[in-house]
Amino acid sequence: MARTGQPQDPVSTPQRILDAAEELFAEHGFDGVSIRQITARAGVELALANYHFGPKQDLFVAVITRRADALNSERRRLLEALPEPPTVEGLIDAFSRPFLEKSVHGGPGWKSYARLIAQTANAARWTRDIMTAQFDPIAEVFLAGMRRALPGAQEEDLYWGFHFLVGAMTLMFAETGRIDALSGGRFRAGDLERIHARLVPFMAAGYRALAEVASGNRASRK
Amino acid sequence: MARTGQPQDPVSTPQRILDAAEELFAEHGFDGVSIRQITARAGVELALANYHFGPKQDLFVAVITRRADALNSERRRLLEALPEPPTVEGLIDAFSRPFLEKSVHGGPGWKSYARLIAQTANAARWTRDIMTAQFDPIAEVFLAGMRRALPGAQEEDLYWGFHFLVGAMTLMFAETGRIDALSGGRFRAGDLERIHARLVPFMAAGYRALAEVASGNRASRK
DNA sequence: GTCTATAGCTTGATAGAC
DNA sequence: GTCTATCAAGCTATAGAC
Repeated sequence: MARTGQPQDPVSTPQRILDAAEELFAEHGFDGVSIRQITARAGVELALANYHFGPKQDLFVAVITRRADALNSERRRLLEALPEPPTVEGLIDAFSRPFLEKSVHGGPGWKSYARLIAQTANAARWTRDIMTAQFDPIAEVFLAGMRRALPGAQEEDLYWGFHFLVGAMTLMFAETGRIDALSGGRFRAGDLERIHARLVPFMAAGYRALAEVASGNRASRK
Repeated sequence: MARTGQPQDPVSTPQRILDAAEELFAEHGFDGVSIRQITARAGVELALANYHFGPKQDLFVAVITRRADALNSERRRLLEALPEPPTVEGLIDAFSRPFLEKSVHGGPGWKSYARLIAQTANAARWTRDIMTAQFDPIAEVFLAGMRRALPGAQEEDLYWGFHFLVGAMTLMFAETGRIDALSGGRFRAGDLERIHARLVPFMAAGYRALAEVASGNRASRK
């Protein structure tokens, strides 16, 4: 498209603002960043943030929702491609792999997005409500699949198992570096493929343990 | 002690400030709360926060560290009371039960504290470094126990399993209410005992699955 | 140890020229 | 769509009287 090596409008102003906001919100949280800092990093004037996105809260919502669609449509595609009935491992992989792929190969914006999601999901604020609106529909698809994969499990087990999975995934993709420090640098948060290779069998075994206790309660006490 | 029903200095000013700061930091994050709001909720004058705790950051550190000692000494007590070698379930229970007990029976301050920990652990900020300083020593004790409980496991499995456990615990004790909404109110984040009764077997099975794969790799490929 | 008063700065948002 | 200029409000931190 571009005729010369000189880029003409490489990225639009709204996109520059979104990218800067994503990075800074991820690092400092909603209240830890000013619109001045965002527009300065984006290389645009202060007034343009409000012109394109309205108040600061609306800009935050725009940052969250921008990547949620791409993530969830990929999740839905993988979940619907599973055999019937699906396996526990297949469900967990289909639910977690899109974030893995985006984080590893999607560019630095996806790393910021993962950190932002981790902060927001664990907060007790209006920001968390945006998250549930974005991610609860795909959670229903996951839970419906798990209901068929583990027909002996109690409903309650399916939900709390999902909660454990989400908590682990959230912390994992946030790449906080806690294990780096704890292990003296032997294991690194950036090795997402290595962690994911353990996440799937770990969570699958956990889910199965809950389902087996439920089934076992009907057959034997011990 | 008090001679009449009228309480004299029911709680000291520093404690009132800590309680108010804990509740507001948990709800809005470090940058989402002003010292004015904190002192107003505590019912003391603005200047007293700085007098007793210094700058805002030092007040935040004081809030985090106040309950960490009680929590970790109880964890250490339970971990050291385990049989030798410990069981996987025993380790996970000893590590998670103190937070459960405090959150259920310790008063509302512990609920705020859990939400604050969840926010802080998932952040990528200076606040997170305070957390690791407070909680990494007890994590070493947990990991050393798991090393004896699962002698066949790889070192890397022990660390990432711990990471999954911490992520799930963090989200669980934060009581964000996500499952309440997702389940249409059938299951509630406040039922911490019910969730904990599932956390222990779930995480134990996950840990064992990682260890069995590691042992199996030496004996057979499949 | 508590209170009043305030200095010095940053904030989100917008009005109005271009 | 972009830029300059600015407003009213809120912020942390502290000085100094009591």
